[in-house]
Amino acid sequence: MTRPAEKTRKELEGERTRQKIIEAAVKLFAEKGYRATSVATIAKACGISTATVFWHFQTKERLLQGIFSDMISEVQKNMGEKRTGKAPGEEVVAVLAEDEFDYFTEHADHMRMLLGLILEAESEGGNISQLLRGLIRSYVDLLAAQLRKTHPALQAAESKERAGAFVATLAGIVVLRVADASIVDAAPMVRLVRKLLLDSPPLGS
Amino acid sequence: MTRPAEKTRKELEGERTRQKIIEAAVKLFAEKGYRATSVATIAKACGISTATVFWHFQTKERLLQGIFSDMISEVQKNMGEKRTGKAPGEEVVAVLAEDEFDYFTEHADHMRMLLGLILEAESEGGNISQLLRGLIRSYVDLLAAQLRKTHPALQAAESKERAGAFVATLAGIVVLRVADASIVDAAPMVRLVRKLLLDSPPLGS
DNA sequence: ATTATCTATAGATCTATAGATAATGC
DNA sequence: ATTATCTATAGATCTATAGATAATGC
Repeated sequence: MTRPAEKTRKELEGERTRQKIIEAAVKLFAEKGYRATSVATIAKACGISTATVFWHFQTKERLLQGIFSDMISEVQKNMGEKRTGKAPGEEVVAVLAEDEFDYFTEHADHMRMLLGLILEAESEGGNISQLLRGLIRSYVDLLAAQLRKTHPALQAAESKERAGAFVATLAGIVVLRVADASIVDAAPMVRLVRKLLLDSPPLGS
Repeated sequence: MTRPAEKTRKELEGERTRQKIIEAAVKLFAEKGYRATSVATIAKACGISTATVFWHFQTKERLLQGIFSDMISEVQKNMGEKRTGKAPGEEVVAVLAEDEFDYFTEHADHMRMLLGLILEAESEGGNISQLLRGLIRSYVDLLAAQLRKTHPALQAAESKERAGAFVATLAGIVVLRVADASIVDAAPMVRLVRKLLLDSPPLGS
């Protein structure tokens, strides 16, 4: 009973629709927030009916989970490309903190949506906020570990503080850009913060 | 027809209720977001009916504006106390960036609510997001000006970048604390970031 | 028969109002 | 008469489902 690999024309049409829904939803969730965006609005943006959205994703929360799945796949694909010549683990940092900061700037919608979800998290199912929690925690830990390699004199506490502060700054830049796009030019600010928070010599306190 | 200054017992009861509503609303808006919090939830938290909340504030958005008014009054009162011996303008920075960072830590609910509103802003009336925009912009500008006084060698662009990055980090710390309270110990991290972003010598780039 | 879509609508909120009621002050 | 509260409910969403319809493949 295993399905044949061939896809019918109807199935391909469905996949295109699914993709269109995800793209419209990311944009709208980022702009207006998850709660403030109705499924009807998403459907209208795609030129389809709300019933079709529910046919593809069953519930609004599963649509959000679908967006997460796609995001994670893309980051992993991205990591595969950057992995060349890097120790395992390091590639995560490479992807998220690289000089040009591609992911950060190219996927501003994703970042903005994630931050919005964090602040709405109490109201949403705990599994989503747990996922976000885990992502942030492991990113901070990886960054702190890498910092200690770069600056062996750095104390454990200070390296964790620096890593946390760097991640906080990235998150904050996204928030400020939303509040006032003209106030923040992201790329040079990220470069500056990398120098000051990550590359400057230990304070030792 | 000017009203007598005396307040009736009923009026005092109303003022207490108004205050209770505002406190419950700040807490709930911060926890669950503005949209995710219904007026019925706020009323229940106060042990009153929804009609009473609407009698005091007419609409949900005016309740939010009432919260803003109270916040601004308190910050201004606070500034009055810190003004002693400071140039005009500097006291704003003094209040928001002082060492112990009282306002930031004592009013975590307010900060969290404001950040949530920024990310929901597109969906809400433009006046609120404009207010937030103005607050952030003037804070960054003041901080940048003060930086240039402290470090005369600092270039204008770098001082604005540093000020923006500092504000972004403060905002980001609030977001991260929401995502994972155990990841960030706010006070020492703010001290570290002050040293690295505000007090370290110019890079000159 | 399978897959994807639609229209119509049920049922659950949520904001806001109407109108009654109670306490206080004149 | 004024101020503050309540119960009940109208009207506007919003999520989700039922059931019909169209296209494709066997």
